[in-house]
Amino acid sequence: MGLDDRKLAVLRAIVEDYVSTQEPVGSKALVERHQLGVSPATVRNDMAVLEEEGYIRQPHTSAGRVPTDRGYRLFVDRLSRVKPLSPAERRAIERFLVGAVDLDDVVHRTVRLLAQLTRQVAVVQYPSLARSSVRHLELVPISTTRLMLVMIADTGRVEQRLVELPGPVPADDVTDLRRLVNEKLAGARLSDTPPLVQALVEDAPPTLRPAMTTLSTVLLETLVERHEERIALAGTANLTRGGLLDFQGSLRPILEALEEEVVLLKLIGETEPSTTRVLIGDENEFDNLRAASVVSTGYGPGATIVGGLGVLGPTRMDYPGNIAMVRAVARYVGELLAQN
Amino acid sequence: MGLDDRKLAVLRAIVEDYVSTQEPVGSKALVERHQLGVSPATVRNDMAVLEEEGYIRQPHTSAGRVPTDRGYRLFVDRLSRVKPLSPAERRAIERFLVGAVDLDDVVHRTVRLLAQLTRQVAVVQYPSLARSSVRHLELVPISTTRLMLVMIADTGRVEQRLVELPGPVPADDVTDLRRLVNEKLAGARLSDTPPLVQALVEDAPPTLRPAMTTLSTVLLETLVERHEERIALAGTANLTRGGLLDFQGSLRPILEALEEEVVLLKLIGETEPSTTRVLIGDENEFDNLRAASVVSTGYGPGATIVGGLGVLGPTRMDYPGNIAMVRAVARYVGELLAQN
DNA sequence: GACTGGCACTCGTTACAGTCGAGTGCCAGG
DNA sequence: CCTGGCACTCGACTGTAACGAGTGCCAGTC
Repeated sequence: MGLDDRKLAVLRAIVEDYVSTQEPVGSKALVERHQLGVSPATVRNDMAVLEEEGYIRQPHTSAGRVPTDRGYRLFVDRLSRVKPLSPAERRAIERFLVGAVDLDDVVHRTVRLLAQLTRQVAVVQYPSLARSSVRHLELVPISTTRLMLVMIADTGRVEQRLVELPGPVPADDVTDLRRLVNEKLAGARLSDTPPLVQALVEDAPPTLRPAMTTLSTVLLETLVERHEERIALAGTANLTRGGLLDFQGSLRPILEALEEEVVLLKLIGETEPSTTRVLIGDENEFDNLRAASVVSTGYGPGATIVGGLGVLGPTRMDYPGNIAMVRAVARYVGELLAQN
Repeated sequence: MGLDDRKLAVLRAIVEDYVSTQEPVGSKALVERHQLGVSPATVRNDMAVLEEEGYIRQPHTSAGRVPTDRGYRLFVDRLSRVKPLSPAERRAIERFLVGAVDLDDVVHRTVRLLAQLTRQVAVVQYPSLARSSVRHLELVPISTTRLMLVMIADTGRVEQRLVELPGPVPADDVTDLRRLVNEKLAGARLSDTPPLVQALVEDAPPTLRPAMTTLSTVLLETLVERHEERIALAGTANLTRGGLLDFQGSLRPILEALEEEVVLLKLIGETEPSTTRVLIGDENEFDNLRAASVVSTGYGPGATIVGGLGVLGPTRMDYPGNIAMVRAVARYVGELLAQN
């Protein structure tokens, strides 16, 4: 039951028209707007087949056709041509990202840029701690029994934790602690630290032993085990474009999902392959996001990937355009990170 | 043209009923649900006066009355009774806030708590840098010509900036720089630093002069001048409650406004008086938020105020309840901060 | 003088019937 | 295998009518 070339062309035309007009597309309008070289009747026959195969469907009997999730999937996999960015878009990306003063700034600019370019909701994951290395650990005394532990990662992330020491620790000991942890951990990938931290406790001189033990607990528990991921979001107002047609009338489930970091991480953070990932409609695992699609990819300095970014919008979205933009932005951000 | 007690009681009843039912309230329903002791006809006369005075209005001729922004204002100022929190709510607040590991955690928990309690959009400003003091400044060498400047404030905020030095600086000099800036700045309020930083440059030994100059520029420009404010947001999904009746059908302007940090800061960050502030409808300066109200207050350890927090929702909101919750949460957060 | 019951009036909402037309499926013929 | 023609479906739109919640006003009562 193969689909010949013309049927595929019809499907592509339906997707493109529906995405741009937001209205079910009929056979007549189709032959008018595209050079298919056949009559509406023929197109109707093709449509009937496409519908039988589950690529398109009719909202009601007397309406045109609309792509199904499966139809979009086929379109994305086999029918979409890469859409090169316009010079204006390239310029926008460069202009937007120069002059960022720190990691927060980079992430915020990136997420806003992405939202503006794609006119969708944009999501950017901060460089993952698990994929970062320790650049420096700083211990700042707050009181005699309290330290602030500050970790600076090579990706630019800075994390801090309050450490409640079991007893008073003099300033000199803090200096020693600082030296010891840095000697052992500086340069290590965060995911490799557990054994190192273990050794740190065992090798510590007796006087520093208790302090080092609590310190290592904080290190492991808060920074490694529940590896802290952070997320930035922008462009939620774009969800209201297209009236209430997308998302079957209520933004509620979408907005709820967007508030859950765990959900967003699952959507854009799973960056196993370095390629761009497209999740269409109910291909994602969250009921709240059945009516949404996600385009995401990993980014990082050079070839390594330290985090993910992407956009979320209605299944009726401009996939080729969004894929191109997500990729381009990821590449620029990677270059930016490589400079530091 | 005074309003006698009964007319005020009628206004109060209208506000309360409209807030809970979300439907225009008529004279008959009013006397049924409240012990006003008079007939519907009398209430109608009172309503006519209230309408003339601009406190209520009729959506259409054959509908009940709805409070105007002016009506809500009068209600909030003179008619609402304080609504004590339920034990369950108190418990929720305590349970939610214990176990926060750092400032980020405190802020995130707070904003989610507030959103959940009030069922509105919640906004929490991070402790303002301008109102913080420097606890410690750390300089971490990234390369010979690059430093990472990390500032730890007494409010728990940690800010970092990359510093591009004019030339290579040996490790010993970095140690000296670190000592000098900390001697001069530790303990100082951030708003008082400019003259101190100036002195720092002037007093620096010749060899450290160039490095200290760039360092001071970064300090002043990025931390003091454009005093970095941060904001956390939660509960946007609550905007969809009440169908599309609130916000005249489109969430777009609201969502757009919520993405602008500047807007949010104006709304909740202006904490001149330590009292709770209520902005109703177009009392705020943003066109996008004409249909919204904001309840906000300042928070901080002890009597000092270091930031603001609040909720945003439709003008038709439970003012007494929200005011009580915003106050209670602000108090708890203040206590939490005081412990550090 | 303030309140009340009664009554006519307004006007949005709902229900229903009828028309229109975009779009389809099917079929016979090229 | 494609095409033109045709009957059919069904949502969108329109107009009409009945309904009822709510009001304003007025005459009467305490």
